[in-house]
Amino acid sequence: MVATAPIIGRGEGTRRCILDEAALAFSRHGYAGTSLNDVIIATGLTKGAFYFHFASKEALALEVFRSKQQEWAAKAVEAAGRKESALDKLIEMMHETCDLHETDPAARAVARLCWELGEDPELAPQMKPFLTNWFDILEDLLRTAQSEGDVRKEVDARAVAEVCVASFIGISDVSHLLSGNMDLRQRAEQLMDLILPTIRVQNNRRAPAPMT
Amino acid sequence: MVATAPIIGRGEGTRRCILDEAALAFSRHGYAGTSLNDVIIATGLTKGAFYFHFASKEALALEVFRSKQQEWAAKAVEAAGRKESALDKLIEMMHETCDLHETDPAARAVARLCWELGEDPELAPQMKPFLTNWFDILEDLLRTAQSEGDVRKEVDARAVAEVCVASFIGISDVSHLLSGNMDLRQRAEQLMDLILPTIRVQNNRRAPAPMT
DNA sequence: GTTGACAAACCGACCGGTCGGTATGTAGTG
DNA sequence: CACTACATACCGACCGGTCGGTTTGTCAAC
Repeated sequence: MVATAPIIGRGEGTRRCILDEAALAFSRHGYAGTSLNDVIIATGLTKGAFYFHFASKEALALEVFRSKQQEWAAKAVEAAGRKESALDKLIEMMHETCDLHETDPAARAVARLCWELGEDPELAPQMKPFLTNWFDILEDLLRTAQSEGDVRKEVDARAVAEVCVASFIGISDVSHLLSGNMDLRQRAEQLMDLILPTIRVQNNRRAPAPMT
Repeated sequence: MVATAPIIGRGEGTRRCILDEAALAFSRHGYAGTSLNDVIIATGLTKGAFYFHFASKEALALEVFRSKQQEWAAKAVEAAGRKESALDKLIEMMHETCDLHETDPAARAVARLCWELGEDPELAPQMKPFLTNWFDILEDLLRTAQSEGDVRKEVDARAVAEVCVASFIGISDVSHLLSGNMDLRQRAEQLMDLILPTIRVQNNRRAPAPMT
């Protein structure tokens, strides 16, 4: 353990570069709409170099999906750590996800690849966990929030978790088309303003929407 | 106006056939993922026949988008007519949309084409009305529901309308991936169970979710 | 510390095949 | 005969993927 030195090999930087450019391209044009040449030109490399690092276009997409998903989850977990109560953690994770989508244009790649690759019956089993994992995380937070007295006991934690995730995805798509993600945060707030009053315990209930 | 006879020309059937098969293909594989050959083979026609009816792949996609959207809107309006109160109309329209997605596999083509073609700055202006029209319709219904005393006056009708449309789209995507639209109705119900209590007037408020 | 052996990283021409699109031909109908 | 409604044949560009070869870094022997 003296210092085996660079754990990052020489090609690791190149690989990351390909992954980044591919994520951007996939998020912009989708899987079918992205050609390897687009990615290769963007990286300034050549086809030979690409195929040294990845076995196929599909393998590249799967790796982009996996890595971006991990990166996303890590940020969400970190964001959750900034809050104490489970309900606050949930809201903070949503805010962090909004930030991620505004900051990183490639964040959409995860969702796009999920739908597009999910059409292939052989790949679908690898895509579904992207959703179900988020379901599980939110469900856990909601159950904890119930035990902490912030969320009503009668609430079906699983159902709410699934609705929240699905709704956020829809809102993200709409925001992307209409404003280029400029109003994602606002739309997410509006969603929470509609859902939170229903699941919160009675005390500090507030008006659902500020403006007329 | 005596009887110009068959309003449907000879080629109209062929045109419809192409449109139907294209809608199916686009809904399954997206715009970039669908080749004209796929559509042509599915129709049993040839390239010459196709290019007699449509100027390009893009023109085909735009026409599929337009016609499916119209068909969808017509069914929704019809569904709304079956109910008296504005709030019931809104809910009925949502149910009708669920039916449409379960019945017609090509219904998804509208949404997919909207996102994919919307990436093109030149086509985006034609895609956005698909969303904003629905926003307008729901907003009107919500305002009417407010005047009918079913929805609280403080509610921001526009914001709720936009959240509802966006959330439904997300739910539709999730349902498609996880169950092939088998549980779309259930997910839509769960969404409404979360949103309705927040916007409804106080009296007949009910528990948001039935199960534990 | 130079050298030689080897592997990792990268190049770019090239493959068969498919893409969207076009040019031309022709059978049926008013 | 003119025109609609198709079919046939074909085009250049581009697709994902392969391949032989070159460069660059690593390390052991001397």
